[in-house]
Amino acid sequence: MSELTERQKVILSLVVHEYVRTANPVGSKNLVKHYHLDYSSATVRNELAALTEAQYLSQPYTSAGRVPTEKGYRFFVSGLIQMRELPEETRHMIEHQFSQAQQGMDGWIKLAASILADQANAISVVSAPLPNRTRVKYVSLISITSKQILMILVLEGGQMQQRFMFVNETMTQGQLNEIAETLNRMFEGRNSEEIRVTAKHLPSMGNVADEIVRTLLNTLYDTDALQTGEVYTDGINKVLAEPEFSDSEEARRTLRFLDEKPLLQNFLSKTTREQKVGGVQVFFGGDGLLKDIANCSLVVARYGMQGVATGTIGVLGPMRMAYSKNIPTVRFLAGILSDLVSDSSQ
Amino acid sequence: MSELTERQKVILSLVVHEYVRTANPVGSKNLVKHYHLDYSSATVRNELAALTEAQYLSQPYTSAGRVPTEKGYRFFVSGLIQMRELPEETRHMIEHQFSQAQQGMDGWIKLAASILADQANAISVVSAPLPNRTRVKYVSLISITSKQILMILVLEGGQMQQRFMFVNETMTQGQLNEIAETLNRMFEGRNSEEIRVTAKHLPSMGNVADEIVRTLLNTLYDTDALQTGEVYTDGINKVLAEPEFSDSEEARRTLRFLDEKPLLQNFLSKTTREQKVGGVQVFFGGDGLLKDIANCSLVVARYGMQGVATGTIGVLGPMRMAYSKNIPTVRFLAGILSDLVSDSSQ
DNA sequence: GTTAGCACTCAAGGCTTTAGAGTGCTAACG
DNA sequence: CGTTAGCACTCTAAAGCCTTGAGTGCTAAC
Repeated sequence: MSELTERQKVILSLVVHEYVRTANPVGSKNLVKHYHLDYSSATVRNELAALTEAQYLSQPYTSAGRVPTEKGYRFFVSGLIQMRELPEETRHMIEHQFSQAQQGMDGWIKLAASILADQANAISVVSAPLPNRTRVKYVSLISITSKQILMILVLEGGQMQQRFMFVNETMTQGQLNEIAETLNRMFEGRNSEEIRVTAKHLPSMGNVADEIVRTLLNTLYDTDALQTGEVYTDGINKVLAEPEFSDSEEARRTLRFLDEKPLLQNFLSKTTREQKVGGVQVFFGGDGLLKDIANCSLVVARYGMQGVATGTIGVLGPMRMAYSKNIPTVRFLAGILSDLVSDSSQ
Repeated sequence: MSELTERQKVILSLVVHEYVRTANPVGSKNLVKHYHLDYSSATVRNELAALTEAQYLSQPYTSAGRVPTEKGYRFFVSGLIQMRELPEETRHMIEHQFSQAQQGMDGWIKLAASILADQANAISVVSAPLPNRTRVKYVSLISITSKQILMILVLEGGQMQQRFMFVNETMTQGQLNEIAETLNRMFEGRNSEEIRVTAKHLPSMGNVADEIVRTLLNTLYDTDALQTGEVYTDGINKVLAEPEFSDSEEARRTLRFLDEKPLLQNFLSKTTREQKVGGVQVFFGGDGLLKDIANCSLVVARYGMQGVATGTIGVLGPMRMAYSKNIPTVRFLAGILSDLVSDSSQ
């Protein structure tokens, strides 16, 4: 675990930069020429050998150029990286798009996914903000037919759930309004556990009302169970252009991972540990656990209001990705989404 | 345009079947051996030559096997095809999954997309059912903070829209309830045009109420503009396994098309013309218009209640797809979705 | 510590060869 | 006349071979 010299750090940075740019193993001569280094290729060769020895770089085959290893990327991102902030005009452009977008969390999330995929030229992954514990904000009951009821549940954090119910007694909209009013008085701001307890110690308000409370609770349980909400994805076609996905088998594995929503949700829910970079975290190679994305990195941040409702936004691409651009982009978009969440939920 | 003989039809069917199975150009000897034909390969060769002459088949290169042309597939699907209905148990399994699924159109659509992608081993495309003309079923106003209002709009056909509003005056939930009640009395069952006219001839009910009506109208307009609703997609990774997508450029073009929601919506909205097969339609090669999917077919059906709310469900895959299985599958799922729509909206 | 020089390695791309599947045509057969 | 066996011909895909060139490690001199 010996320290690297300054020069070695510089060279490691250059190798990462060059490899990200060209996707080809980078050699000593090339490096000297391209970056006008003031020492010779032989010197660089010695340093490369040292970096390879220390496992920051590897060679695809004997006597080829060098490629950063996972360890190399980790070191680069955690220390050497120089962020390339988004240009002012790009920021304005993005903010403008949000200001014009159809209102509502759903639309914002899709917009964020689309913008991120575009900026990073990779797959973007955005999960909806979810109340950390699901609390009821408002219940609304709507009579669809005489024996059919639509329950709309507005939860803190702006999320909504709907359920259809079939009941045995005929109910008018007026009667439903009354029930809804009662429920709102009792349940507003409560979570599933509190509601369950309250409801147990309550005299029955009639068959239908009981049925409604039962359905409401079930809906809350469902919501609680889904720890990370809906996950939106964009930019799949972008990443197929990358050489690491020209092998369609490789591409399939990555896309399979994206379709496995539970896996993805579980993975995103871990967004807290791992190294942090100004709120943005980077997972390399599926954290060693998910071999479907062993060659990919995920740059991800949590957005929203801590303790109220949070979601995640990130970009998934080959490990050879432009971290110095993607990290600021994710950070910026997470900030925008956070503002939108707190505007609409406090 | 001379008629084909019976034998030619049989042979065309076999070529399609074999090519769908193997993805390799199929030759005369192979055909005779595999299907135990009681005439010789030379005879088959003559027939193949005739079919090629008539443009039902083509040769990738001189003296290779035959491959069905678009015309060949069209003819096969419109006349020769023998449907392979879903086995009883598969149907039950699917119905069971729907009965257990989280209620609500959203969930059903995703489930249908997932099942279809799985059954067809291709990309499934499902659009949400949309009222042919958007009519209001119910308006609900919810006070989020004292100057912020959430409007929930339930439309006929089960669709929902939500909007946040910022207003200048402080409004209590009680006041909002009153306004909502008035709006429901006036607007229930009306579409945007009718509401616009009604609202114009109305005395003002106060600043906030006017603002709410304006927002409601805008929301309706937005909804009207989106002719085909949200489109869900599943099974992208499945199709990458097909040899026609091993060229990643080809795959990218197809996926690009899927990301172009407007294109896709526009295309799905054409589901009415073209050849019909028991309610299911088949588009070959993007109908000549969309060259991004020139090598793909789309098997698609409209579901829902005619004149009330309809959506589309379909499967997109290489033109070399298992039509005899996919068509019944799409038909079956469209039926299930139709039942669900009519259950929840009549 | 740095650098020039040199022999060596090895993938990538181009070229050639080979094998085999498939064709079209002709002539014979019932 | 439709069907079939036989045969010469075509053309791809796969395998093998060669060449090229970027890149290396090592050594010896600066």
